[in-house]
Amino acid sequence: MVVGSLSGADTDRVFHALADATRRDILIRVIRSGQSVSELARLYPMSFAAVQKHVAVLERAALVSKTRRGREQIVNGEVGALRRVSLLLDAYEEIWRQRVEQISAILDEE
Amino acid sequence: MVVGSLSGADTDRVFHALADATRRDILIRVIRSGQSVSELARLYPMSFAAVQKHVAVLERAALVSKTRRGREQIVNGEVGALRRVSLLLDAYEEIWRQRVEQISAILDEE
DNA sequence: CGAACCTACAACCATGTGGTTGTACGTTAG
DNA sequence: CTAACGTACAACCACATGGTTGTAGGTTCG
Repeated sequence: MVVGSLSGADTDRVFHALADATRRDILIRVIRSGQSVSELARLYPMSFAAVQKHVAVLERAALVSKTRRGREQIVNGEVGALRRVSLLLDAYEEIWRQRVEQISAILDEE
Repeated sequence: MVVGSLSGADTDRVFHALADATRRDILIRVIRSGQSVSELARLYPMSFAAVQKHVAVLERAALVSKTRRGREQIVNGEVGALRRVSLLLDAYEEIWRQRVEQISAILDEE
Protein backbone atom coordinates (compact mmCIF):
# COMPACT_ATOMS: atom_id res chain seq x y z
CA MET A 1 0.00 0.00 0.00
CA VAL A 2 1.20 3.47 -0.82
CA VAL A 3 0.81 6.01 1.94
CA GLY A 4 0.29 9.61 0.85
CA SER A 5 1.23 10.92 -2.57
CA LEU A 6 4.76 9.52 -2.90
CA SER A 7 5.60 6.54 -5.07
CA GLY A 8 7.97 4.00 -3.54
CA ALA A 9 10.87 5.12 -5.69
CA ASP A 10 10.31 8.79 -4.84
CA THR A 11 10.31 7.96 -1.16
CA ASP A 12 13.50 5.97 -1.61
CA ARG A 13 15.16 9.00 -3.20
CA VAL A 14 14.06 11.43 -0.51
CA PHE A 15 15.19 9.29 2.42
CA HIS A 16 18.41 8.38 0.66
CA ALA A 17 19.09 12.07 0.05
CA LEU A 18 18.53 12.80 3.74
CA ALA A 19 20.80 9.94 4.86
CA ASP A 20 23.98 11.99 4.57
CA ALA A 21 25.11 14.73 6.95
CA THR A 22 26.61 16.91 4.21
CA ARG A 23 23.39 16.81 2.20
CA ARG A 24 21.28 17.61 5.28
CA ASP A 25 23.56 20.56 5.98
CA ILE A 26 23.26 21.80 2.39
CA LEU A 27 19.50 21.43 2.61
CA ILE A 28 19.25 23.47 5.83
CA ARG A 29 21.37 26.24 4.33
CA VAL A 30 19.43 26.54 1.09
CA ILE A 31 16.10 26.32 2.91
CA ARG A 32 17.27 29.23 5.06
CA SER A 33 18.43 31.15 2.00
CA GLY A 34 19.23 30.16 -1.58
CA GLN A 35 22.94 29.79 -2.39
CA SER A 36 25.01 29.15 -5.49
CA VAL A 37 26.71 25.79 -5.96
CA SER A 38 30.17 27.36 -5.64
CA GLU A 39 29.18 29.19 -2.44
CA LEU A 40 28.11 25.82 -1.03
CA ALA A 41 31.25 24.11 -2.32
CA ARG A 42 33.48 26.47 -0.33
CA LEU A 43 31.87 25.30 2.93
CA TYR A 44 32.89 21.63 2.83
CA PRO A 45 36.25 19.84 2.82
CA MET A 46 35.70 18.22 -0.56
CA SER A 47 35.93 19.07 -4.23
CA PHE A 48 33.48 21.24 -6.13
CA ALA A 49 32.40 18.22 -8.14
CA ALA A 50 31.58 16.26 -4.97
CA VAL A 51 29.32 19.05 -3.69
CA GLN A 52 27.78 19.27 -7.14
CA LYS A 53 26.91 15.58 -6.89
CA HIS A 54 25.34 16.05 -3.46
CA VAL A 55 23.19 18.85 -4.85
CA ALA A 56 22.22 16.58 -7.75
CA VAL A 57 21.06 13.90 -5.27
CA LEU A 58 18.94 16.48 -3.43
CA GLU A 59 17.57 17.71 -6.76
CA ARG A 60 16.59 14.21 -7.94
CA ALA A 61 14.72 13.84 -4.63
CA ALA A 62 12.94 17.16 -5.35
CA LEU A 63 14.25 18.54 -2.06
CA VAL A 64 15.90 21.46 -3.86
CA SER A 65 15.57 23.23 -7.19
CA LYS A 66 18.05 25.30 -9.18
CA THR A 67 17.54 28.61 -10.97
CA ARG A 68 20.09 30.53 -13.05
CA ARG A 69 21.24 33.95 -11.93
CA GLY A 70 23.82 35.18 -14.40
CA ARG A 71 26.64 32.68 -14.47
CA GLU A 72 25.64 31.20 -11.10
CA GLN A 73 23.17 28.42 -10.41
CA ILE A 74 21.18 29.23 -7.27
CA VAL A 75 20.04 26.26 -5.18
CA ASN A 76 16.78 26.68 -3.28
CA GLY A 77 15.01 24.45 -0.76
CA GLU A 78 11.74 22.81 -1.80
CA VAL A 79 9.69 22.30 1.30
CA GLY A 80 6.98 20.24 -0.42
CA ALA A 81 8.90 16.97 -0.63
CA LEU A 82 9.99 17.48 2.96
CA ARG A 83 6.40 17.86 4.07
CA ARG A 84 5.36 14.69 2.24
CA VAL A 85 7.91 12.47 4.02
CA SER A 86 7.05 14.13 7.29
CA LEU A 87 3.42 13.17 6.76
CA LEU A 88 4.52 9.64 5.87
CA LEU A 89 6.31 9.31 9.21
CA ASP A 90 3.24 10.71 10.95
CA ALA A 91 1.21 7.94 9.29
CA TYR A 92 3.59 5.36 10.80
CA GLU A 93 3.08 6.89 14.22
CA GLU A 94 -0.67 6.80 13.66
CA ILE A 95 -0.51 3.05 13.00
CA TRP A 96 1.39 2.70 16.26
CA ARG A 97 -1.23 4.74 18.08
CA GLN A 98 -3.98 2.47 16.73
CA ARG A 99 -2.06 -0.59 17.94
CA VAL A 100 -1.73 0.84 21.44
CA GLU A 101 -5.42 1.75 21.41
CA GLN A 102 -6.43 -1.75 20.35
CA ILE A 103 -4.33 -3.34 23.08
CA SER A 104 -5.90 -1.02 25.63
CA ALA A 105 -9.36 -2.00 24.42
CA ILE A 106 -8.53 -5.70 24.78
CA LEU A 107 -7.22 -5.14 28.29
CA ASP A 108 -10.38 -3.23 29.18
CA GLU A 109 -12.56 -6.15 28.08
CA GLU A 110 -10.84 -8.56 30.42
CA MET B 1 24.68 22.08 14.75
CA VAL B 2 22.80 19.06 15.97
CA VAL B 3 19.04 19.38 15.90
CA GLY B 4 17.17 17.43 18.54
CA SER B 5 18.66 14.44 20.32
CA LEU B 6 20.10 12.56 17.35
CA SER B 7 23.80 12.50 16.53
CA GLY B 8 24.68 12.82 12.86
CA ALA B 9 25.57 9.15 12.53
CA ASP B 10 22.29 8.07 14.18
CA THR B 11 20.35 10.23 11.78
CA ASP B 12 22.27 8.76 8.86
CA ARG B 13 21.30 5.26 10.01
CA VAL B 14 17.62 6.09 10.45
CA PHE B 15 17.20 7.76 7.05
CA HIS B 16 19.25 5.07 5.36
CA ALA B 17 17.05 2.41 6.96
CA LEU B 18 13.94 4.18 5.67
CA ALA B 19 15.35 4.56 2.14
CA ASP B 20 14.26 1.06 1.06
CA ALA B 21 10.70 -0.02 0.26
CA THR B 22 11.13 -3.52 1.74
CA ARG B 23 12.41 -2.10 5.02
CA ARG B 24 9.58 0.44 5.20
CA ASP B 25 7.10 -2.37 4.62
CA ILE B 26 8.68 -4.48 7.36
CA LEU B 27 8.59 -1.49 9.66
CA ILE B 28 4.88 -0.85 9.06
CA ARG B 29 4.06 -4.50 9.70
CA VAL B 30 5.97 -4.79 12.95
CA ILE B 31 4.66 -1.44 14.16
CA ARG B 32 1.16 -2.77 13.54
CA SER B 33 1.97 -6.02 15.33
CA GLY B 34 5.21 -7.78 16.26
CA GLN B 35 6.28 -10.61 13.96
CA SER B 36 9.02 -13.20 13.90
CA VAL B 37 11.85 -12.93 11.38
CA SER B 38 10.71 -16.07 9.56
CA GLU B 39 7.11 -14.81 9.37
CA LEU B 40 8.45 -11.65 7.74
CA ALA B 41 10.77 -13.63 5.46
CA ARG B 42 7.81 -15.51 3.96
CA LEU B 43 6.30 -12.21 2.74
CA TYR B 44 9.05 -11.11 0.37
CA PRO B 45 10.52 -12.58 -2.81
CA MET B 46 14.00 -12.94 -1.38
CA SER B 47 15.97 -15.26 0.86
CA PHE B 48 15.59 -15.52 4.62
CA ALA B 49 19.11 -14.14 5.03
CA ALA B 50 18.25 -11.05 2.97
CA VAL B 51 15.24 -10.26 5.17
CA GLN B 52 17.40 -10.90 8.21
CA LYS B 53 19.81 -8.25 6.93
CA HIS B 54 16.99 -5.75 6.39
CA VAL B 55 15.83 -6.32 9.96
CA ALA B 56 19.40 -5.81 11.15
CA VAL B 57 19.55 -2.45 9.35
CA LEU B 58 16.29 -1.39 11.03
CA GLU B 59 17.65 -2.60 14.36
CA ARG B 60 20.91 -0.65 14.05
CA ALA B 61 18.77 2.43 13.37
CA ALA B 62 16.79 1.67 16.55
CA LEU B 63 13.59 1.57 14.50
CA VAL B 64 12.84 -1.97 15.71
CA SER B 65 13.87 -4.22 18.59
CA LYS B 66 13.91 -8.00 18.93
CA THR B 67 12.77 -10.18 21.81
CA ARG B 68 12.98 -13.96 22.06
CA ARG B 69 9.81 -16.02 22.28
CA GLY B 70 10.79 -19.65 22.38
CA ARG B 71 12.80 -20.40 19.32
CA GLU B 72 11.47 -17.36 17.49
CA GLN B 73 12.83 -13.85 17.49
CA ILE B 74 9.95 -11.35 17.56
CA VAL B 75 10.56 -8.03 15.81
CA ASN B 76 8.75 -5.01 17.24
CA GLY B 77 8.50 -1.40 16.04
CA GLU B 78 10.20 1.28 18.13
CA VAL B 79 8.29 4.47 17.63
CA GLY B 80 10.80 6.66 19.49
CA ALA B 81 13.40 6.88 16.72
CA LEU B 82 10.59 7.53 14.26
CA ARG B 83 9.35 10.43 16.32
CA ARG B 84 12.83 11.92 16.54
CA VAL B 85 13.35 12.06 12.75
CA SER B 86 9.82 13.38 12.35
CA LEU B 87 10.70 16.24 14.71
CA LEU B 88 13.90 16.83 12.76
CA LEU B 89 11.93 17.29 9.55
CA ASP B 90 9.53 19.59 11.39
CA ALA B 91 12.57 21.68 12.38
CA TYR B 92 13.49 22.02 8.70
CA GLU B 93 10.00 23.22 7.91
CA GLU B 94 10.23 25.70 10.76
CA ILE B 95 13.38 27.18 9.26
CA TRP B 96 11.49 27.53 5.99
CA ARG B 97 8.60 29.22 7.79
CA GLN B 98 11.01 31.73 9.34
CA ARG B 99 12.46 32.49 5.93
CA VAL B 100 9.04 33.14 4.45
CA GLU B 101 8.19 35.30 7.44
CA GLN B 102 11.35 37.32 7.06
CA ILE B 103 10.73 37.91 3.37
CA SER B 104 7.17 39.02 4.14
CA ALA B 105 8.52 41.47 6.73
CA ILE B 106 10.94 42.96 4.20
CA LEU B 107 8.17 43.33 1.65
CA ASP B 108 6.00 45.06 4.25
CA GLU B 109 8.73 47.61 4.93
CA GLU B 110 8.93 48.70 1.34
C1' DC C 1 38.63 40.35 -27.23
C1' DG C 2 40.81 37.67 -23.42
C1' DA C 3 40.99 36.15 -18.65
C1' DA C 4 38.68 34.55 -14.80
C1' DC C 5 34.75 32.37 -12.92
C1' DC C 6 30.79 29.07 -12.46
C1' DT C 7 29.04 25.01 -13.97
C1' DA C 8 28.54 20.41 -16.16
C1' DC C 9 30.01 15.98 -16.99
C1' DA C 10 32.96 11.94 -18.02
C1' DA C 11 36.31 8.59 -16.36
C1' DC C 12 38.17 6.37 -12.69
C1' DC C 13 38.77 4.17 -7.96
C1' DA C 14 37.73 2.38 -3.22
C1' DT C 15 34.19 1.10 -0.45
C1' DG C 16 29.43 0.00 0.84
C1' DT C 17 25.03 -2.22 -0.22
C1' DG C 18 21.68 -5.81 -1.37
C1' DG C 19 21.39 -10.00 -2.82
C1' DT C 20 22.90 -15.07 -2.90
C1' DT C 21 24.35 -19.85 -0.82
C1' DG C 22 26.23 -22.62 2.73
C1' DT C 23 27.22 -23.88 7.42
C1' DA C 24 26.42 -24.04 12.32
C1' DC C 25 23.82 -23.82 16.55
C1' DG C 26 19.93 -23.54 19.88
C1' DT C 27 15.00 -24.84 20.59
C1' DT C 28 10.79 -27.31 20.11
C1' DA C 29 7.84 -31.25 18.66
C1' DG C 30 7.12 -36.11 18.17
C1' DC D 1 16.75 -38.84 21.11
C1' DT D 2 15.95 -37.22 16.47
C1' DA D 3 14.09 -34.43 13.14
C1' DA D 4 12.45 -30.11 11.90
C1' DC D 5 12.37 -25.31 12.69
C1' DG D 6 14.20 -20.56 13.56
C1' DT D 7 18.15 -18.00 13.72
C1' DA D 8 22.90 -16.27 13.06
C1' DC D 9 26.77 -15.45 10.37
C1' DA D 10 30.49 -15.93 6.92
C1' DA D 11 31.87 -15.80 2.12
C1' DC D 12 30.98 -14.30 -2.18
C1' DC D 13 29.17 -11.41 -6.24
C1' DA D 14 27.14 -7.48 -8.97
C1' DC D 15 26.23 -2.97 -8.66
C1' DA D 16 25.61 1.70 -6.51
C1' DT D 17 27.75 5.34 -3.93
C1' DG D 18 30.99 9.03 -2.68
C1' DG D 19 35.01 10.69 -3.61
C1' DT D 20 38.79 12.19 -6.99
C1' DT D 21 40.84 14.63 -11.38
C1' DG D 22 40.41 16.39 -15.90
C1' DT D 23 38.13 18.58 -19.73
C1' DA D 24 34.88 21.65 -21.83
C1' DG D 25 31.29 25.26 -22.34
C1' DG D 26 28.73 29.48 -21.01
C1' DT D 27 28.95 34.12 -18.63
C1' DT D 28 30.88 38.26 -16.73
C1' DC D 29 34.52 41.71 -16.10
C1' DG D 30 38.31 44.69 -17.55
